[in-house]
Amino acid sequence: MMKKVSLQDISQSLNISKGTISLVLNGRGDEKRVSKKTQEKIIKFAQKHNYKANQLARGLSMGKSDMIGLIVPNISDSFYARIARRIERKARLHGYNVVFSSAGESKDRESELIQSMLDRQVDGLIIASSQKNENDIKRLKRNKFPFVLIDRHYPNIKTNYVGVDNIGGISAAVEQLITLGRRRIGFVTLKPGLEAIHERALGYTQTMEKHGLSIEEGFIKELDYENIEVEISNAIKTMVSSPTSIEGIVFATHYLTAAGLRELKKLKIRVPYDVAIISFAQMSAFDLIEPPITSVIQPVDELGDKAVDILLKNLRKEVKDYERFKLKTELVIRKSCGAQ
Amino acid sequence: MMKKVSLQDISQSLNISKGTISLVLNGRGDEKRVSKKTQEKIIKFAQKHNYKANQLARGLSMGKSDMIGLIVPNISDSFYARIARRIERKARLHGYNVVFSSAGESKDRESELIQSMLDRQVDGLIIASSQKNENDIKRLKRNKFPFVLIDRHYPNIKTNYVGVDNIGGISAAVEQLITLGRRRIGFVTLKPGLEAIHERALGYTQTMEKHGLSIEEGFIKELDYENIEVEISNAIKTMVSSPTSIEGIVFATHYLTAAGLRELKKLKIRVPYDVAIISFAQMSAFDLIEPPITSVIQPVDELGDKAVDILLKNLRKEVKDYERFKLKTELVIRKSCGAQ
DNA sequence: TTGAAAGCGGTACCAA
DNA sequence: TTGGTACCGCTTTCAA
Repeated sequence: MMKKVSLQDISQSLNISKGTISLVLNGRGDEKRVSKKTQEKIIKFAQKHNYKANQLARGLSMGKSDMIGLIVPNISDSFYARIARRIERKARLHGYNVVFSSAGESKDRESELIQSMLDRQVDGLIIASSQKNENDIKRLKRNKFPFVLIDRHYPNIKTNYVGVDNIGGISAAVEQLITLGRRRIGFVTLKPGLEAIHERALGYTQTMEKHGLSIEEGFIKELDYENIEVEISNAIKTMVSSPTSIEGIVFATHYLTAAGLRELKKLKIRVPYDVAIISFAQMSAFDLIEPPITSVIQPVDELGDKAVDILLKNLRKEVKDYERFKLKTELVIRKSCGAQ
Repeated sequence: MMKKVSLQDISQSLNISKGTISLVLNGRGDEKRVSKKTQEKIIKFAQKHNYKANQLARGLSMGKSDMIGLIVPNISDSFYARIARRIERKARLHGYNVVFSSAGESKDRESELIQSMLDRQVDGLIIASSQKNENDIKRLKRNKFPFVLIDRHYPNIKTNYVGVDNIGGISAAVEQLITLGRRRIGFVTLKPGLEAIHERALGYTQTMEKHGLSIEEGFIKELDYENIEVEISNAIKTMVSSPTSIEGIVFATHYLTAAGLRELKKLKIRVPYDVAIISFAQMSAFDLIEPPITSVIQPVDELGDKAVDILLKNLRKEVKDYERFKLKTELVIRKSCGAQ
């Protein structure tokens, strides 16, 4: 790479001190009463030689990097990818670049990544945590490091957080099935561990109870995230056959829905005639599936925006406390739930 | 944020010079013949106080940041998201963090982002370019800055590049339709501009010609990327009705497929009975759609890996010239093409 | 075997 | 209005 011009270089060529040049190039020339003509000279020279400040040096000197770190379980999951897109866009508008990493569901990986980003001197973090990493989150908080949790959070640690209304979302799904006459409604979800999953389970049980519907043995299936493809088969099979004989299923995540539907098709179960289904969270082709999938849509853009908003406020030290948001979801009704 | 310990701090507390401490903490203590006991003292102290080097300072001093920049049109597109995932993973294994940005299809945005990353002193770049930004690419090349183009490339500029075999991929798709007896085969694609799109068009025309099939008026539809949802309607309508009366359609991208299929369903065209379809590139739920979509799969993981491999080689200056790869695609046959 | 100092490329403060 | 200098935190070279 061609050697870049530095302040030093300009200083020598022009016989002007680095300090003045720095001021002018940062637009503080007038404010600091640098004469018009030196300003001009500097700016002309800088443009001609295409001077660009070294952000590493700048960061070191100013004690900030203008970078924010984004850690998610998996950037290739459309949910996080869409959030990432939004976060990056908004961050850039405010002069920040974002460095990202996927941590899987591993506490250790997540911990390493956080440390790696701190070493890089990111000014703030946005994290969709594995929720097994209480230590780091507490440490960040204790050190007053600016960060906001998204999607996944630690209910017992008071931190900034932006997520969605899981209970409300699932409730709407269950209600919809009930409205359409289903009473034996099942819930396919993940093994406990994530707060969001816990809340979705609550949404299911509360709504069933509210309508006086009993949750029988076999109505709830908790699968292992690492082993969904295998476990789904048995889960669906037992649900649809007697004595469970489910009439409707709510899936707790989009990928559970996809896996479940694959199995239902394999078993030649007719959706929604035999079993109606609704998905919490969506995939881009859900409207093209036969039948089109009713799903609870999460406000992804809003989530990303809000996270950045909060982080920026923290970076500007405009806050004393923490903020928590549970964004409203929306139920998009399509044929899979038995509507129409 | 709690004040972090610096080399300075350790130096004062221990009465050992920063230099030696730096050596030891970088594992070069033995090599540089630092006595066992000072090494121990340093390491113990560092661990106890949780010393972590400031990577900004380190980068400034060493003239490298251990960061690589990734620029794609849209990180929320599953294709790029999956590549990003892979790139980040592999980069991290080699000690690099990655900062990413979405440039849309805008030359100016892309140009800004490249500059922003260069200012940040990234050690290398991986770019899926808008292909309207010849200037920057040439400049990077002229300056011997390490970078590799992915997916999109400039055929007239000799640079590192990893893409897929577009011609072969589309050919396989067209051949498949021909094998299944379709002769009036159409091609729905984007307006020219991207090399990959050009190649896919070539794949289509060449294969049709090879089999002596004429490409009649209306067989090829070129849509505007910004306006697909609107234009697709007319495109599909005219294709399926006389005189065009298409029997099969190859879509040049996954989102064109999704849009096209939506329209076909709306028109109640039966796929594959009335019209068989094949998609170049895939979406995660393509197997769940009715009918399941035959598609040309791109080797996303391999693409990401290869890009990082090449970049790393360049970062280590192990290369004089440039490398180009066209990775093989795979045709996954499902019902939408009329098979079975 | 260890220390001292220069340098990386900026910013900011104090004098002049 | 401008210059000089210290400093950010690390690496590296040269002496001791």
